[in-house]
Amino acid sequence: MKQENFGETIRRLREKKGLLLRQVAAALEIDTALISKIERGERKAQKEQVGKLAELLEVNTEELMVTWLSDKIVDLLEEEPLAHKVLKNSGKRLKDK
Amino acid sequence: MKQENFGETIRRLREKKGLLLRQVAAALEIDTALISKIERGERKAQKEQVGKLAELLEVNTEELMVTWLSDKIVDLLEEEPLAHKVLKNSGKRLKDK
DNA sequence: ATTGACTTGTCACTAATTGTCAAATGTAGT
DNA sequence: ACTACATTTGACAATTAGTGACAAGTCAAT
Repeated sequence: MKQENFGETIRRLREKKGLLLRQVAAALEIDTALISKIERGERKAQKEQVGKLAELLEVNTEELMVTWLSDKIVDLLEEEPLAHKVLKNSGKRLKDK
Repeated sequence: MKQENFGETIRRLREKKGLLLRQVAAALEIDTALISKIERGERKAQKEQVGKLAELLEVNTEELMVTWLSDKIVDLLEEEPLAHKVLKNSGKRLKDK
């Protein structure tokens, strides 16, 4: 099945909980416009905000962090024909550390 | 075997060809100090410079590009306990595009 | 002690990111 | 259509990260 990106994930979770953007924004102490942009992928959340979101949305912080980090990698590689090789190589290098 | 990072790779190739930093710097039209930092991983090369380096060092551009991109991912994930999960998730997402 | 290769620290400049605000758009309900 | 509220958009300011140059430094060989 198709994997969700970070914005889609937090939007789905927010709606499931019946929260408004304004409420999430208040909890993170940012402007409503910004969380709107984050949900639509126009801006990236900061790492600290991912933790706050996980708590607010009552999901596992690590799961959400995986999606958030994964967004960065997809950004980096989506235009790269070599993406698969890069991931393989990175995996090796991260292992033998 | 242990995987080389970008800096180690270009240093090894440069030394194999008997080139001086100053010569590589001239070819890339940058300061010698900068290429020194790139080899030691203190700075990152730009994408354009990777191409020039591959040509100068007579290696496959794509191979070098893989190492260079991989550096970025290692940077992003090396302090992350979740690295493996992130790579797996990213792989999936890059596939079903 | 001079030379040549490389390294290090600092600074200036630029580019990218993050955030806010105000205005615009969308969506129900009356 | 009018209101009220939620969300989005665009423009801009503020912050932060990246890029590169320069000058001074170390190190090894002679």
